[in-house]
Amino acid sequence: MVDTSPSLGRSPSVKDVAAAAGVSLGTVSNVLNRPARVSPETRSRVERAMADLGFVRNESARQLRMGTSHTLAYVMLDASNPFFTDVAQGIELAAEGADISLFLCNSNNSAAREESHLGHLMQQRVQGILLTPVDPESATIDLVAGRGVPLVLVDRKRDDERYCSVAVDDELGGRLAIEHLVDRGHRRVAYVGGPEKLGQVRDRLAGARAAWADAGLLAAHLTVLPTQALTVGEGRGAGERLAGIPASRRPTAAFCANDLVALGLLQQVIGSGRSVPGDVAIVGYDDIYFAAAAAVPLTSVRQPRQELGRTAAELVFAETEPDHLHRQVVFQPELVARASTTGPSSGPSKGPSKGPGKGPGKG
Amino acid sequence: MVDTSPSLGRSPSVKDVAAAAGVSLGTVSNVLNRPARVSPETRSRVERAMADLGFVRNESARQLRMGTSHTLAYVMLDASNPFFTDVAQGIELAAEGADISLFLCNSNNSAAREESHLGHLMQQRVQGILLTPVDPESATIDLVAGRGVPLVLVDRKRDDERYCSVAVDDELGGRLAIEHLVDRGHRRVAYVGGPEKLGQVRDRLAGARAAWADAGLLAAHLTVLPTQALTVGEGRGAGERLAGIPASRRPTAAFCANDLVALGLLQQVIGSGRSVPGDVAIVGYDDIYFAAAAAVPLTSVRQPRQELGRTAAELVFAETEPDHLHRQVVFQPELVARASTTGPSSGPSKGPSKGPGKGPGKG
DNA sequence: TTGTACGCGTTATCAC
DNA sequence: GTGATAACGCGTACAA
Repeated sequence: MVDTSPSLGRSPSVKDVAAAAGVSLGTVSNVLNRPARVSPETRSRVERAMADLGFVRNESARQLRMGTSHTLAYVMLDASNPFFTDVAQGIELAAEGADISLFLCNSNNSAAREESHLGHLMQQRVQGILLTPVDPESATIDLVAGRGVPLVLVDRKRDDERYCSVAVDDELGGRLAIEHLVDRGHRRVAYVGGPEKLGQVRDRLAGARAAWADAGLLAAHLTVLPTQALTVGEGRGAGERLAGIPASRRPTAAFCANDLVALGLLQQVIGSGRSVPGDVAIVGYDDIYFAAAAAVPLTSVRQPRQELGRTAAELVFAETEPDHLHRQVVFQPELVARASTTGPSSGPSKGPSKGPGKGPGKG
Repeated sequence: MVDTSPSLGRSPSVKDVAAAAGVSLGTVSNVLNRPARVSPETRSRVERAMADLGFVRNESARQLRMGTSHTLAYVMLDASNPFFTDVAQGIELAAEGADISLFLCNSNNSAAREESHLGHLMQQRVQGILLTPVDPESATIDLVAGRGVPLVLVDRKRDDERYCSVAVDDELGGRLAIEHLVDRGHRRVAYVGGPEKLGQVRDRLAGARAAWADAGLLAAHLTVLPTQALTVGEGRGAGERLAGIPASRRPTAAFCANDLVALGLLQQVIGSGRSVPGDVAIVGYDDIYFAAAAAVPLTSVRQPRQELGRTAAELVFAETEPDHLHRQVVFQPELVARASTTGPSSGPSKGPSKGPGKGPGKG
């Protein structure tokens, strides 16, 4: 019905084109791959035939012959987290122009799904795989790389140097968040995040603790509110637990391990009639788009998402070069201050204000 | 370095496996495709060889021989809009188990990128394509379908019946939103959205107008605040324009063409010290996850996102059957009432309240 | 149960 | 400038 081409029952091949144009198979191939070698008349006749028949190159045959594929894949941890879609954008930008198309696969936090995707991609002989793994230490990763598929870890790193990776310095991110809160006069802060098995959660906390110690503050005044996952719902729950702490020792600020948690916390605080940052100042992490767009714009530790993706793509291309040394690229995060810490009536309004006399200096 | 297998310079083929196992090529093929036909000892010997060599099936060769591919693709309009990632989830769930893997392509609202992706996918001879097009009337769509590739339009429809599609009744959605607001006593409402060339924007407005008329209200009291796009930023801008309208004829509620716009509007209203729903009640559209998680949880018109995806996948599978009739599936949306319309001090507090005596009835 | 010859669509290499 | 032919890796039919 929508068929504009003469139906052969199958899609037309170079052979069909050759027959229709009255030339040989090799000529058609030349028109496709080395147009300059073909006389203008012949070429246009061939091109005409291709258009008439609705010829489309068969990538499988091409790849089988050439041994190289024109696709790159990014196996992402969670397609519904804006952070990862921004990373994907960055990859796409780098792949564009190289006549390579990017396929996104969503493992959705499932190791099984990740493995299934990786298996399919290996069978496809994709040119390279970018991966934000469910578990950076998983043996599956070794398996894939062991087969010689160019592989780059994105937003994760492993201790060994057998892989290229791009990541962001999470410990520094934790420091930045805490330094900012200390600067704003907060002397009791909660770190909200979990589970601890996530490297990010651990590293950000480590940075936070280091900065806290550097500021000469009591370790016990940096509370940890653990969560089961980095989701909005968990953030809300943490807000309730925070509210349950006696006012005398309740943190005046919260540093959340990511923006989803921060948004949940924000919602709970505002929904229960308290104010941000008046009652609780909030710092998030990732600086996803919705952070700036929240009802109280969120202060957040920004990661260079697009650049992360772009660099990962470059690394994966470099992997194909003969004697390639794996590189671990680490980016620096940056604090973006917004109303959730700097808004009206910011700074701790009650509680044991240890005196603004200390000033914004640190350690 | 990570190479666990004896390196051949290329990835091992069935031929290599056969040699290593001391059997013939056909036997290896049988182990792969008809294991029952091979004696247990031989089979395990072959399997052993495959493991040792790190054999991975070459999907290109397989596809070339068989003519069928094991991949499905969803070309999505905007990967950073949670609505579409949820649709993708639905597709993935349907594809799972069918031993088919789903590749996501992001056209990012660019017709050129969409075309490029479609081109690559056709060359790959994917089993089917699910598409939320930049422009449903684009000729590219005809071209793809004309080549015989199973194609299903997702969240869009065309007037002709040459395609399968899944969509949601946008006119009904518009009605639901307005009926809800009229029920809550609003007699001046703004419709916020644009550009008008988007079918969704038009249809939702049409439904809104119909419901407004059915309620016996003055057409002039349903204002349209046009936007350039359905983004958070545009929503904020609309909020400013709304605030600029003299109080006597300012709408007491806004119906936004999607949740991103609604979130932007919400942010502007709250940020300027007014309250939701006290000063402005807000209804969004899509019911994305962040809608429920907003500082003032958003009333929204929910679309069955996952089901949309699931059904689209089923339709694309059905396309391969011999004499297939194209189906246009239309889902019903549903209003989810939350605090942005039902919260404390909801309902119009000022303005020409035409009397609550009219009650919540309509037309 | 196992081994062999052939074809799939494309590209590269050679002869014309 | 153009035509013929071998190869890529795998699946299948058929022969042993």
